[in-house]
Amino acid sequence: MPTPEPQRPGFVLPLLLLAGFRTLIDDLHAELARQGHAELRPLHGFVLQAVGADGTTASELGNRLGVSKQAAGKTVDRLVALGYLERADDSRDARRKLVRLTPHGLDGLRRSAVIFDELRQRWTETLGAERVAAIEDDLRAVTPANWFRLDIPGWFTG
Amino acid sequence: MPTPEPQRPGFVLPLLLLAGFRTLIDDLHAELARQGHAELRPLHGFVLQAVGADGTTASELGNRLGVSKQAAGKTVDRLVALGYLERADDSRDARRKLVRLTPHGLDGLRRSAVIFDELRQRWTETLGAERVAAIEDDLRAVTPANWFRLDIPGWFTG
DNA sequence: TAGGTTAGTCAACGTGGTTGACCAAACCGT
DNA sequence: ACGGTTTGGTCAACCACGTTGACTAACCTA
Repeated sequence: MPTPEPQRPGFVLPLLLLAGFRTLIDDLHAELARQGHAELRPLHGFVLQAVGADGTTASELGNRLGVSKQAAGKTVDRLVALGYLERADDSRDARRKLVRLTPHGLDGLRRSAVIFDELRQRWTETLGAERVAAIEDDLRAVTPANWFRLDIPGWFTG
Repeated sequence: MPTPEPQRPGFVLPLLLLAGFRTLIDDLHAELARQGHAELRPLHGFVLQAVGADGTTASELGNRLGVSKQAAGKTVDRLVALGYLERADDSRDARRKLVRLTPHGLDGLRRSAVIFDELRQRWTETLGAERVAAIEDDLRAVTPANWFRLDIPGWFTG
């Protein structure tokens, strides 16, 4: 029978998950900065993803990101100022203001996707494809299923 | 030969790492709240860890956390107000002010460690000890070695 | 048409971070 | 022993991101 593994302290697991996440995000934004998107902050990538190619409204964006509509509105303001998003009136509902990606925003979103693929590829070169897939599958198994509705910002600040 | 796995989009990996981390941290603080530490925010746990049983100074704390000494000082202020930390004069260097855990702070730190161990145990019940250890080992392999000097807050806000 | 719901905005505030400026204490080379 | 530099702490102003509460305008429906 195999010698029992010594007990590992529980806090290294969250630290390593955070370290892995941060490494990917930091590498992503370092490369994005090189490709002409230096002003994009980590949060902004998630926002662009949540807006999507079809656009949304500020309230719906708040829902997707799990924050208030006011917070979503302010974030949209900043990304509009940076040239990543634009607002347009909805001809069928004068209350709504559509939030859409500008060409610059779409460019940032597309580059993010490419870079993320490259970074995952780099992980498979050190770990092998099976190990990376195993990490993903295992994490899916221990993570609430509803998590993937992009429930992201604001959690750390509280 | 095995059928080649279809390419997985790169962005699910960071999302799952974040989901795993957040799940652990959220569960930790839900349990901490039940055990009388409802005011502890996610950030505070790292700060208590960084202060440690021996105490430090605000500047050194800033180094450990990777933030400015001013930011560290403000966070210490808040945790002093909450009763988790206390300041004391250094008899050998009148400039320094030692930051120490109060009994309440030490209690929170000890409970965090216990709860983290329980949470890791819960993961091994669904995944098996080998898979959890494999996640840790794999993440160590793709994460900068210097990461473990607790380089944590402020990265998301940027 | 009146009454309720929904989208957006404004204001005030809290938290966590940044830089720059400053003082007092400590250290160090002459 | 003294004078210049380094170090620790604090203050002030500011920024990013979040919250709640209050309010208006537009839409929907009984």
